[in-house]
Amino acid sequence: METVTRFAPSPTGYIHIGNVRSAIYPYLLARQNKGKFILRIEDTDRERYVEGATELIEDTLKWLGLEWDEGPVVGGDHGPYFQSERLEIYHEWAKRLLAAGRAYSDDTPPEKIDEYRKQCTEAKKPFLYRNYRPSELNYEFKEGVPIRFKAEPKDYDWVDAVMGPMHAGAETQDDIILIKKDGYPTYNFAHIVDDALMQVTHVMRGVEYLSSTPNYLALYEAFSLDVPVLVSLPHILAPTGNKKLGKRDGAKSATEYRDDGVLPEAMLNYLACLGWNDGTEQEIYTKEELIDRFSLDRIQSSGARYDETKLLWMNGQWIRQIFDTQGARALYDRTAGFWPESADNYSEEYRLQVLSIIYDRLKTLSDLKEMTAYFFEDPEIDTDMLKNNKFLKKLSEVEIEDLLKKTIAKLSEISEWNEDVLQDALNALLEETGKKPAELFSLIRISVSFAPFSPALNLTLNTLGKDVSLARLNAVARSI
RNA sequence: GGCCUCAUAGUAUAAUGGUUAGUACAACGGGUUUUCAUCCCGUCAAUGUGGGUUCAAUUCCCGCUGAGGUCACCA
Repeated sequence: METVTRFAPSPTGYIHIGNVRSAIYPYLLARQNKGKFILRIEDTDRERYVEGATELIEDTLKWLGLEWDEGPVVGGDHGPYFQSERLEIYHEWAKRLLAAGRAYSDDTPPEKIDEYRKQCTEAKKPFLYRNYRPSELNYEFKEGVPIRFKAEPKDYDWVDAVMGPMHAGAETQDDIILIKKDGYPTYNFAHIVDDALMQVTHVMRGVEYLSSTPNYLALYEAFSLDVPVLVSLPHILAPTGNKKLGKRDGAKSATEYRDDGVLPEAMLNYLACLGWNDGTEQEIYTKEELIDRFSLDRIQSSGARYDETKLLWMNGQWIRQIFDTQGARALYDRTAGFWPESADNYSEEYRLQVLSIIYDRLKTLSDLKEMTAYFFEDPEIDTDMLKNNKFLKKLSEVEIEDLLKKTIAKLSEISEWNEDVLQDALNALLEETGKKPAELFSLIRISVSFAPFSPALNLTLNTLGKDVSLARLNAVARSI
Protein backbone atom coordinates (compact mmCIF):
# COMPACT_ATOMS: atom_id res chain seq x y z
CA MET A 1 0.00 0.00 0.00
CA GLU A 2 1.25 3.44 -0.91
CA THR A 3 2.37 5.52 2.04
CA VAL A 4 0.27 8.66 2.31
CA THR A 5 0.98 11.25 4.95
CA ARG A 6 -0.32 14.72 5.51
CA PHE A 7 0.33 17.97 7.24
CA ALA A 8 -2.95 19.47 8.34
CA PRO A 9 -2.49 22.86 9.97
CA SER A 10 -5.26 25.24 10.79
CA PRO A 11 -4.81 28.71 9.36
CA THR A 12 -4.89 30.62 12.61
CA GLY A 13 -1.66 32.54 12.04
CA TYR A 14 1.88 31.74 11.15
CA ILE A 15 3.18 28.28 11.92
CA HIS A 16 5.88 28.62 14.49
CA ILE A 17 8.86 26.32 14.63
CA GLY A 18 7.28 24.19 17.34
CA ASN A 19 4.81 22.97 14.74
CA VAL A 20 7.03 22.71 11.74
CA ARG A 21 8.30 19.34 12.82
CA SER A 22 4.78 17.95 12.34
CA ALA A 23 5.28 18.73 8.67
CA ILE A 24 8.86 17.50 8.41
CA TYR A 25 8.33 13.97 9.69
CA PRO A 26 5.35 13.12 7.49
CA TYR A 27 7.22 14.58 4.54
CA LEU A 28 10.30 12.47 5.22
CA LEU A 29 8.25 9.32 5.63
CA ALA A 30 6.32 9.90 2.42
CA ARG A 31 9.48 10.54 0.40
CA GLN A 32 11.29 7.60 1.92
CA ASN A 33 8.51 5.29 0.81
CA LYS A 34 7.95 6.98 -2.54
CA GLY A 35 4.48 7.83 -1.31
CA LYS A 36 2.48 11.01 -1.16
CA PHE A 37 2.59 14.00 1.13
CA ILE A 38 -0.65 15.95 1.33
CA LEU A 39 -1.22 19.47 2.59
CA ARG A 40 -4.71 19.97 3.97
CA ILE A 41 -5.93 23.20 5.46
CA GLU A 42 -8.15 22.66 8.48
CA ASP A 43 -10.13 25.85 8.47
CA THR A 44 -13.20 24.76 10.38
CA ASP A 45 -12.88 27.32 13.12
CA ARG A 46 -14.27 30.44 11.57
CA GLU A 47 -13.52 32.57 14.60
CA ARG A 48 -9.82 31.85 14.71
CA TYR A 49 -9.33 32.01 10.97
CA VAL A 50 -6.61 34.47 9.99
CA GLU A 51 -6.50 35.98 6.54
CA GLY A 52 -3.26 35.14 4.76
CA ALA A 53 -2.31 32.33 7.12
CA THR A 54 -2.58 29.73 4.38
CA GLU A 55 -0.04 31.60 2.29
CA LEU A 56 2.28 31.77 5.28
CA ILE A 57 2.01 28.02 5.71
CA GLU A 58 2.71 27.43 2.03
CA ASP A 59 5.71 29.77 2.14
CA THR A 60 7.15 27.92 5.08
CA LEU A 61 6.85 24.53 3.45
CA LYS A 62 8.29 25.81 0.20
CA TRP A 63 11.20 27.46 1.95
CA LEU A 64 12.08 24.26 3.74
CA GLY A 65 11.76 22.28 0.55
CA LEU A 66 8.80 20.26 1.77
CA GLU A 67 6.91 20.15 -1.48
CA TRP A 68 3.44 18.62 -1.25
CA ASP A 69 1.95 16.26 -3.82
CA GLU A 70 -1.66 17.17 -3.19
CA GLY A 71 -3.16 20.25 -1.66
CA PRO A 72 -3.71 23.92 -2.29
CA VAL A 73 -2.08 25.31 -5.44
CA VAL A 74 -1.09 21.89 -6.80
CA GLY A 75 -4.53 20.26 -6.55
CA GLY A 76 -4.96 16.49 -6.61
CA ASP A 77 -7.53 13.72 -6.92
CA HIS A 78 -8.90 13.95 -3.40
CA GLY A 79 -9.73 17.63 -3.12
CA PRO A 80 -10.85 20.07 -2.14
CA TYR A 81 -8.05 20.50 0.36
CA PHE A 82 -9.69 23.19 2.42
CA GLN A 83 -12.06 21.69 4.93
CA SER A 84 -14.36 24.67 4.60
CA GLU A 85 -15.05 23.49 1.06
CA ARG A 86 -15.95 19.98 2.16
CA LEU A 87 -18.94 20.68 4.36
CA GLU A 88 -21.31 18.58 2.28
CA ILE A 89 -19.03 15.61 2.64
CA TYR A 90 -19.02 15.89 6.43
CA HIS A 91 -22.78 16.30 6.50
CA GLU A 92 -23.21 13.24 4.39
CA TRP A 93 -20.96 11.18 6.63
CA ALA A 94 -22.75 12.50 9.70
CA LYS A 95 -26.07 11.48 8.18
CA ARG A 96 -24.78 7.95 7.77
CA LEU A 97 -24.09 7.84 11.47
CA LEU A 98 -27.49 9.38 12.21
CA ALA A 99 -29.17 6.75 10.08
CA ALA A 100 -27.28 4.00 11.86
CA GLY A 101 -28.27 5.35 15.26
CA ARG A 102 -24.66 6.17 16.10
CA ALA A 103 -25.14 9.94 16.21
CA TYR A 104 -27.86 12.31 17.27
CA SER A 105 -28.88 15.92 16.90
CA ASP A 106 -28.56 17.58 20.22
CA ASP A 107 -30.03 20.98 20.93
CA THR A 108 -29.26 21.02 24.62
CA PRO A 109 -28.42 24.66 25.32
CA PRO A 110 -24.76 25.40 26.00
CA GLU A 111 -25.60 26.89 29.39
CA LYS A 112 -27.05 23.56 30.41
CA ILE A 113 -23.90 21.78 29.32
CA ASP A 114 -21.76 24.26 31.20
CA GLU A 115 -23.80 23.51 34.26
CA TYR A 116 -23.18 19.78 33.94
CA ARG A 117 -19.53 20.45 33.44
CA LYS A 118 -19.38 22.66 36.48
CA GLN A 119 -21.00 19.99 38.60
CA CYS A 120 -18.33 17.53 37.53
CA THR A 121 -15.49 19.93 38.12
CA GLU A 122 -16.73 20.69 41.60
CA ALA A 123 -17.13 17.01 42.34
CA LYS A 124 -13.60 16.55 40.97
CA LYS A 125 -14.86 14.09 38.45
CA PRO A 126 -14.13 14.00 34.75
CA PHE A 127 -16.91 15.43 32.64
CA LEU A 128 -18.60 12.99 30.32
CA TYR A 129 -21.50 14.32 28.36
CA ARG A 130 -22.87 10.87 27.70
CA ASN A 131 -23.88 10.68 31.36
CA TYR A 132 -26.24 13.57 30.65
CA ARG A 133 -27.39 12.36 27.27
CA PRO A 134 -31.06 13.19 26.66
CA SER A 135 -33.34 10.21 27.15
CA GLU A 136 -35.10 10.80 23.84
CA LEU A 137 -32.57 11.01 21.01
CA ASN A 138 -33.21 12.79 17.76
CA TYR A 139 -31.72 11.02 14.76
CA GLU A 140 -32.80 13.66 12.24
CA PHE A 141 -30.27 15.96 10.62
CA LYS A 142 -31.28 19.50 11.56
CA GLU A 143 -29.74 22.74 10.39
CA GLY A 144 -28.36 24.81 13.22
CA VAL A 145 -28.27 21.94 15.68
CA PRO A 146 -25.04 20.23 16.74
CA ILE A 147 -24.65 16.55 16.00
CA ARG A 148 -23.05 14.34 18.57
CA PHE A 149 -21.55 10.92 18.29
CA LYS A 150 -23.36 8.32 20.34
CA ALA A 151 -20.55 6.60 22.18
CA GLU A 152 -20.66 2.92 22.96
CA PRO A 153 -17.79 2.97 25.42
CA LYS A 154 -15.49 0.02 25.73
CA ASP A 155 -11.84 -0.89 26.16
CA TYR A 156 -9.42 -0.18 23.37
CA ASP A 157 -5.92 -1.45 22.76
CA TRP A 158 -3.80 0.02 20.05
CA VAL A 159 -0.23 0.76 19.18
CA ASP A 160 1.20 4.20 18.84
CA ALA A 161 4.29 4.22 16.65
CA VAL A 162 6.14 6.40 19.15
CA MET A 163 4.51 5.68 22.49
CA GLY A 164 4.16 1.95 22.01
CA PRO A 165 1.27 -0.26 23.12
CA MET A 166 -1.63 1.76 24.49
CA HIS A 167 -4.69 0.87 26.45
CA ALA A 168 -7.76 2.89 27.29
CA GLY A 169 -10.88 2.11 29.28
CA ALA A 170 -14.47 3.06 28.61
CA GLU A 171 -14.13 6.26 30.61
CA THR A 172 -12.13 7.77 27.76
CA GLN A 173 -14.96 7.85 25.28
CA ASP A 174 -17.73 10.36 25.11
CA ASP A 175 -20.46 11.77 22.93
CA ILE A 176 -18.18 14.17 21.10
CA ILE A 177 -19.53 16.84 18.81
CA LEU A 178 -19.25 15.93 15.17
CA ILE A 179 -20.91 18.89 13.51
CA LYS A 180 -21.11 22.26 15.22
CA LYS A 181 -24.24 24.33 15.14
CA ASP A 182 -22.75 26.51 12.43
CA GLY A 183 -22.64 23.46 10.20
CA TYR A 184 -18.85 23.13 10.32
CA PRO A 185 -17.36 19.86 11.52
CA THR A 186 -15.09 19.62 14.52
CA TYR A 187 -11.48 18.59 14.08
CA ASN A 188 -12.33 15.32 15.79
CA PHE A 189 -14.74 14.41 13.05
CA ALA A 190 -13.36 16.12 9.97
CA HIS A 191 -9.89 14.65 10.14
CA ILE A 192 -11.26 11.12 10.35
CA VAL A 193 -13.40 11.63 7.27
CA ASP A 194 -10.67 13.36 5.30
CA ASP A 195 -7.92 10.96 6.21
CA ALA A 196 -10.15 8.11 5.08
CA LEU A 197 -11.12 9.79 1.82
CA MET A 198 -7.56 10.88 1.10
CA GLN A 199 -6.29 7.38 1.93
CA VAL A 200 -3.88 8.63 4.55
CA THR A 201 -1.86 5.78 6.00
CA HIS A 202 0.05 7.57 8.74
CA VAL A 203 -1.42 10.17 11.05
CA MET A 204 1.27 12.23 12.75
CA ARG A 205 0.31 14.85 15.26
CA GLY A 206 1.27 16.20 18.65
CA VAL A 207 0.88 14.07 21.79
CA GLU A 208 -1.98 16.25 22.94
CA TYR A 209 -4.22 14.13 20.74
CA LEU A 210 -3.26 10.93 22.49
CA SER A 211 -6.04 11.32 25.05
CA SER A 212 -8.65 11.69 22.34
CA THR A 213 -7.50 8.68 20.39
CA PRO A 214 -10.08 6.28 21.87
CA ASN A 215 -12.79 8.57 20.52
CA TYR A 216 -11.17 8.43 17.10
CA LEU A 217 -10.91 4.67 17.33
CA ALA A 218 -14.64 4.54 18.06
CA LEU A 219 -15.30 6.66 15.00
CA TYR A 220 -13.13 4.51 12.74
CA GLU A 221 -15.03 1.54 14.05
CA ALA A 222 -18.43 3.10 13.50
CA PHE A 223 -17.49 3.69 9.86
CA SER A 224 -15.74 0.32 9.53
CA LEU A 225 -12.56 2.07 8.52
CA ASP A 226 -9.04 0.75 8.80
CA VAL A 227 -7.14 2.63 11.45
CA PRO A 228 -4.07 4.37 10.04
CA VAL A 229 -0.72 4.16 11.77
CA LEU A 230 -0.95 6.59 14.67
CA VAL A 231 2.13 8.59 15.49
CA SER A 232 2.24 10.89 18.50
CA LEU A 233 4.96 13.49 18.37
CA PRO A 234 6.19 14.77 21.71
CA HIS A 235 6.18 18.46 22.32
CA ILE A 236 9.01 20.81 21.63
CA LEU A 237 9.57 22.69 24.86
CA ALA A 238 10.22 26.39 25.25
CA PRO A 239 13.80 27.38 26.21
CA THR A 240 12.68 28.04 29.76
CA GLY A 241 9.99 26.42 31.86
CA ASN A 242 8.41 23.13 30.98
CA LYS A 243 5.74 24.26 28.64
CA LYS A 244 5.30 23.46 25.04
CA LEU A 245 6.98 25.99 22.81
CA GLY A 246 4.34 28.40 21.65
CA LYS A 247 3.83 31.85 20.28
CA ARG A 248 3.63 33.41 23.67
CA ASP A 249 7.16 32.23 24.45
CA GLY A 250 8.15 34.33 21.50
CA ALA A 251 8.40 31.27 19.28
CA LYS A 252 9.30 32.70 15.96
CA SER A 253 7.83 31.64 12.68
CA ALA A 254 10.04 29.66 10.39
CA THR A 255 9.97 32.52 7.92
CA GLU A 256 11.36 34.90 10.53
CA TYR A 257 14.39 32.68 10.76
CA ARG A 258 14.63 32.79 7.00
CA ASP A 259 14.60 36.59 7.14
CA ASP A 260 17.26 36.49 9.84
CA GLY A 261 19.57 34.57 7.57
CA VAL A 262 19.06 31.01 8.69
CA LEU A 263 19.39 28.52 5.86
CA PRO A 264 16.51 26.14 5.24
CA GLU A 265 18.98 23.26 5.28
CA ALA A 266 19.97 24.14 8.82
CA MET A 267 16.41 24.62 9.99
CA LEU A 268 15.33 21.30 8.53
CA ASN A 269 18.39 19.57 9.93
CA TYR A 270 17.98 20.99 13.40
CA LEU A 271 14.26 20.39 13.70
CA ALA A 272 14.42 16.88 12.25
CA CYS A 273 17.08 15.96 14.79
CA LEU A 274 15.24 17.48 17.73
CA GLY A 275 13.73 14.34 19.13
CA TRP A 276 14.94 11.99 16.47
CA ASN A 277 18.32 10.46 15.63
CA ASP A 278 19.51 7.61 13.52
CA GLY A 279 21.66 6.08 16.23
CA THR A 280 24.93 7.29 14.78
CA GLU A 281 26.95 10.29 15.86
CA GLN A 282 26.29 12.24 12.71
CA GLU A 283 25.03 15.78 13.30
CA ILE A 284 24.74 17.32 9.88
CA TYR A 285 22.24 15.79 7.50
CA THR A 286 21.11 16.82 4.06
CA LYS A 287 17.45 16.47 3.22
CA GLU A 288 18.26 13.42 1.14
CA GLU A 289 20.08 11.81 4.03
CA LEU A 290 17.17 12.53 6.33
CA ILE A 291 14.77 10.94 3.86
CA ASP A 292 17.05 7.94 3.68
CA ARG A 293 17.63 7.48 7.41
CA PHE A 294 14.33 8.54 8.94
CA SER A 295 12.44 5.98 10.96
CA LEU A 296 9.38 6.27 13.17
CA ASP A 297 10.74 3.97 15.83
CA ARG A 298 13.64 6.26 16.58
CA ILE A 299 11.44 9.23 17.36
CA GLN A 300 11.97 10.14 20.99
CA SER A 301 9.00 9.68 23.29
CA SER A 302 9.89 12.51 25.64
CA GLY A 303 9.68 16.20 24.91
CA ALA A 304 12.70 18.05 23.59
CA ARG A 305 13.77 21.52 24.48
CA TYR A 306 14.25 24.02 21.72
CA ASP A 307 17.80 25.36 21.71
CA GLU A 308 18.42 28.30 19.42
CA THR A 309 22.14 28.28 20.16
CA LYS A 310 22.49 24.88 18.62
CA LEU A 311 20.37 25.92 15.65
CA LEU A 312 22.75 28.81 15.03
CA TRP A 313 25.76 26.57 15.41
CA MET A 314 24.23 24.25 12.86
CA ASN A 315 23.53 27.17 10.57
CA GLY A 316 27.20 28.12 10.73
CA GLN A 317 28.08 24.56 9.85
CA TRP A 318 25.77 24.70 6.86
CA ILE A 319 27.11 28.04 5.68
CA ARG A 320 30.60 26.58 5.66
CA GLN A 321 29.47 23.32 4.17
CA ILE A 322 27.80 25.05 1.25
CA PHE A 323 30.85 27.22 0.66
CA ASP A 324 33.29 24.35 0.90
CA THR A 325 31.39 21.78 -1.11
CA GLN A 326 29.29 23.81 -3.54
CA GLY A 327 31.55 26.79 -3.91
CA ALA A 328 31.57 30.48 -3.08
CA ARG A 329 29.07 31.20 -5.80
CA ALA A 330 26.49 28.83 -4.32
CA LEU A 331 26.69 30.54 -0.96
CA TYR A 332 26.74 33.96 -2.58
CA ASP A 333 23.47 33.18 -4.33
CA ARG A 334 21.85 32.84 -0.92
CA THR A 335 23.00 36.21 0.35
CA ALA A 336 20.75 38.57 -1.59
CA GLY A 337 19.20 41.07 0.77
CA PHE A 338 21.65 40.45 3.58
CA TRP A 339 24.38 42.89 2.54
CA PRO A 340 24.81 46.41 3.87
CA GLU A 341 23.11 48.95 1.62
CA SER A 342 26.42 50.42 0.55
CA ALA A 343 27.34 47.08 -0.99
CA ASP A 344 25.01 47.91 -3.88
CA ASN A 345 27.66 50.25 -5.23
CA TYR A 346 30.11 47.43 -5.71
CA SER A 347 30.40 44.68 -8.24
CA GLU A 348 29.20 41.19 -7.64
CA GLU A 349 32.77 40.04 -8.03
CA TYR A 350 33.89 42.25 -5.17
CA ARG A 351 31.08 41.09 -2.91
CA LEU A 352 31.96 37.52 -3.76
CA GLN A 353 35.51 38.18 -2.67
CA VAL A 354 34.35 39.74 0.58
CA LEU A 355 32.14 36.75 1.22
CA SER A 356 35.03 34.40 0.56
CA ILE A 357 37.14 35.86 3.34
CA ILE A 358 34.33 36.43 5.83
CA TYR A 359 32.10 33.38 5.41
CA ASP A 360 33.65 31.29 8.15
CA ARG A 361 32.72 33.95 10.67
CA LEU A 362 29.01 33.91 9.85
CA LYS A 363 26.47 32.37 12.15
CA THR A 364 23.62 33.73 10.07
CA LEU A 365 23.60 35.46 6.72
CA SER A 366 22.35 38.62 8.37
CA ASP A 367 25.72 38.89 10.12
CA LEU A 368 26.98 40.16 6.77
CA LYS A 369 25.36 43.49 7.41
CA GLU A 370 27.49 44.32 10.41
CA MET A 371 30.57 42.33 9.59
CA THR A 372 31.29 43.71 6.14
CA ALA A 373 30.32 47.39 6.22
CA TYR A 374 33.93 48.62 6.14
CA PHE A 375 34.50 46.85 2.85
CA PHE A 376 31.94 49.09 1.22
CA GLU A 377 32.41 52.46 2.84
CA ASP A 378 35.20 54.19 4.70
CA PRO A 379 34.80 53.66 8.42
CA GLU A 380 34.58 56.59 10.76
CA ILE A 381 37.93 57.15 12.41
CA ASP A 382 37.69 56.38 16.07
CA THR A 383 40.97 57.20 17.76
CA ASP A 384 39.67 55.94 21.11
CA MET A 385 39.35 52.51 19.61
CA LEU A 386 43.02 52.63 18.72
CA LYS A 387 44.13 54.02 22.04
CA ASN A 388 42.03 51.67 24.16
CA ASN A 389 43.00 48.53 22.34
CA LYS A 390 44.68 46.22 24.80
CA PHE A 391 47.78 45.84 22.65
CA LEU A 392 48.03 49.43 21.57
CA LYS A 393 47.49 51.29 24.78
CA LYS A 394 51.13 50.80 25.75
CA LEU A 395 52.25 52.60 22.62
CA SER A 396 52.70 56.37 22.57
CA GLU A 397 51.12 58.51 19.90
CA VAL A 398 54.55 59.09 18.44
CA GLU A 399 55.17 55.38 18.16
CA ILE A 400 51.81 54.83 16.55
CA GLU A 401 52.43 57.57 14.06
CA ASP A 402 55.85 56.16 13.30
CA LEU A 403 54.48 52.65 12.79
CA LEU A 404 51.77 53.94 10.49
CA LYS A 405 54.31 55.82 8.40
CA LYS A 406 56.51 52.78 8.06
CA THR A 407 53.52 50.67 7.12
CA ILE A 408 52.40 53.18 4.51
CA ALA A 409 55.89 53.33 3.06
CA LYS A 410 56.17 49.57 2.92
CA LEU A 411 52.80 48.97 1.36
CA SER A 412 53.29 51.77 -1.16
CA GLU A 413 56.23 49.90 -2.63
CA ILE A 414 54.13 46.88 -3.49
CA SER A 415 53.46 46.67 -7.18
CA GLU A 416 51.71 43.34 -7.30
CA TRP A 417 49.03 43.56 -4.63
CA ASN A 418 47.96 40.06 -3.57
CA GLU A 419 47.60 38.10 -0.38
CA ASP A 420 50.99 36.36 -0.54
CA VAL A 421 52.95 39.50 -1.34
CA LEU A 422 51.06 41.28 1.42
CA GLN A 423 51.88 38.59 3.92
CA ASP A 424 55.58 38.86 3.01
CA ALA A 425 55.46 42.63 3.34
CA LEU A 426 53.76 42.40 6.72
CA ASN A 427 56.34 39.91 7.93
CA ALA A 428 59.15 42.16 6.75
CA LEU A 429 57.54 45.07 8.54
CA LEU A 430 57.38 43.02 11.70
CA GLU A 431 61.09 42.43 11.51
CA GLU A 432 62.02 45.98 10.68
CA THR A 433 59.97 47.49 13.47
CA GLY A 434 60.69 44.79 16.00
CA LYS A 435 57.06 44.88 17.08
CA LYS A 436 54.94 41.93 18.06
CA PRO A 437 52.25 40.85 15.64
CA ALA A 438 49.68 41.72 18.25
CA GLU A 439 50.79 45.34 18.21
CA LEU A 440 51.53 46.00 14.59
CA PHE A 441 48.73 43.94 13.13
CA SER A 442 46.13 45.29 15.53
CA LEU A 443 47.13 48.80 14.59
CA ILE A 444 46.82 48.17 10.88
CA ARG A 445 43.71 46.09 11.21
CA ILE A 446 41.87 48.69 13.24
CA SER A 447 43.10 51.55 11.08
CA VAL A 448 41.63 50.11 7.93
CA SER A 449 38.42 48.70 9.42
CA PHE A 450 37.55 50.26 12.77
CA ALA A 451 35.60 47.09 13.27
CA PRO A 452 35.72 44.90 16.37
CA PHE A 453 36.96 42.03 14.24
CA SER A 454 37.86 41.22 10.68
CA PRO A 455 39.45 38.48 8.59
CA ALA A 456 43.18 37.82 8.46
CA LEU A 457 45.04 41.07 7.82
CA ASN A 458 46.61 40.18 4.49
CA LEU A 459 43.23 39.01 3.18
CA THR A 460 41.48 42.13 4.37
CA LEU A 461 44.09 44.41 2.78
CA ASN A 462 44.07 42.39 -0.40
CA THR A 463 40.31 42.67 -0.77
CA LEU A 464 40.26 46.34 0.13
CA GLY A 465 42.88 47.01 -2.55
CA LYS A 466 45.99 49.14 -2.49
CA ASP A 467 44.37 52.54 -2.97
CA VAL A 468 41.72 52.13 -0.31
CA SER A 469 44.11 50.56 2.19
CA LEU A 470 46.67 53.33 1.83
CA ALA A 471 44.05 56.06 1.86
CA ARG A 472 42.65 54.78 5.12
CA LEU A 473 46.07 54.42 6.71
CA ASN A 474 46.96 57.94 5.64
CA ALA A 475 43.72 59.29 7.03
CA VAL A 476 44.44 57.72 10.37
CA ALA A 477 48.04 58.94 10.36
CA ARG A 478 46.82 62.49 9.78
CA SER A 479 44.28 62.39 12.57
CA ILE A 480 46.63 61.13 15.28
C1' G B 1 -9.75 15.15 40.83
C1' G B 2 -10.10 10.87 36.76
C1' C B 3 -7.46 9.00 32.64
C1' C B 4 -2.87 9.13 29.88
C1' U B 5 2.37 10.18 28.73
C1' C B 6 7.33 11.18 29.98
C1' A B 7 12.21 10.97 33.20
C1' U B 8 20.78 9.82 31.13
C1' A B 9 25.36 16.12 32.26
C1' G B 10 22.65 23.13 31.66
C1' U B 11 20.64 21.37 26.51
C1' A B 12 19.95 17.48 22.47
C1' U B 13 21.06 12.53 22.67
C1' A B 14 24.00 7.22 22.42
C1' A B 15 24.36 2.80 25.03
C1' U B 16 17.80 -2.00 25.42
C1' G B 17 21.29 -6.83 31.28
C1' G B 18 27.97 -6.76 31.49
C1' U B 19 31.46 -0.15 28.51
C1' U B 20 36.38 3.75 32.53
C1' A B 21 28.15 5.57 30.75
C1' G B 22 29.93 7.56 24.28
C1' U B 23 28.85 12.05 21.07
C1' A B 24 27.31 17.14 19.96
C1' C B 25 25.84 22.24 21.64
C1' A B 26 26.90 25.44 25.73
C1' A B 27 30.61 26.75 29.59
C1' C B 28 35.82 26.92 30.87
C1' G B 29 41.24 26.46 29.45
C1' G B 30 44.95 25.99 25.54
C1' G B 31 47.00 25.95 20.31
C1' U B 32 46.79 27.99 14.97
C1' U B 33 51.81 35.23 13.80
C1' U B 34 46.44 40.72 15.67
C1' U B 35 40.93 40.75 16.70
C1' C B 36 36.33 37.90 16.11
C1' A B 37 35.31 33.35 14.05
C1' U B 38 36.71 28.72 11.81
C1' C B 39 39.74 24.52 12.79
C1' C B 40 42.43 21.44 16.46
C1' C B 41 43.46 19.79 21.64
C1' G B 42 41.87 19.55 26.64
C1' U B 43 38.61 20.36 31.29
C1' C B 44 33.94 20.42 33.84
C1' A B 45 29.45 17.76 33.82
C1' A B 46 24.45 12.80 33.82
C1' U B 47 21.46 7.55 34.67
C1' G B 48 15.26 11.72 39.82
C1' U B 49 14.10 8.50 44.38
C1' G B 50 13.00 3.84 47.11
C1' G B 51 12.21 -1.17 46.60
C1' G B 52 12.51 -5.66 43.93
C1' U B 53 14.23 -9.59 39.73
C1' U B 54 19.42 -11.04 38.50
C1' C B 55 26.00 -13.19 39.39
C1' A B 56 25.18 -8.30 37.00
C1' A B 57 20.83 -3.15 36.11
C1' U B 58 20.66 3.35 32.54
C1' U B 59 18.36 -0.99 30.48
C1' C B 60 13.13 -5.47 33.23
C1' C B 61 8.97 -5.01 37.33
C1' C B 62 6.50 -2.10 41.35
C1' G B 63 5.91 2.22 44.64
C1' C B 64 7.17 7.39 45.15
C1' U B 65 8.58 12.12 43.39
C1' G B 66 8.78 15.51 39.54
C1' A B 67 7.21 17.34 34.73
C1' G B 68 3.61 17.40 30.85
C1' G B 69 -1.05 16.28 28.27
C1' U B 70 -6.36 15.70 28.36
C1' C B 71 -11.37 15.98 30.36
C1' A B 72 -14.38 22.59 24.37
C1' C B 73 -19.92 23.55 19.48
C1' C B 74 -10.29 24.88 19.56
C1' A B 75 -7.44 22.30 16.81
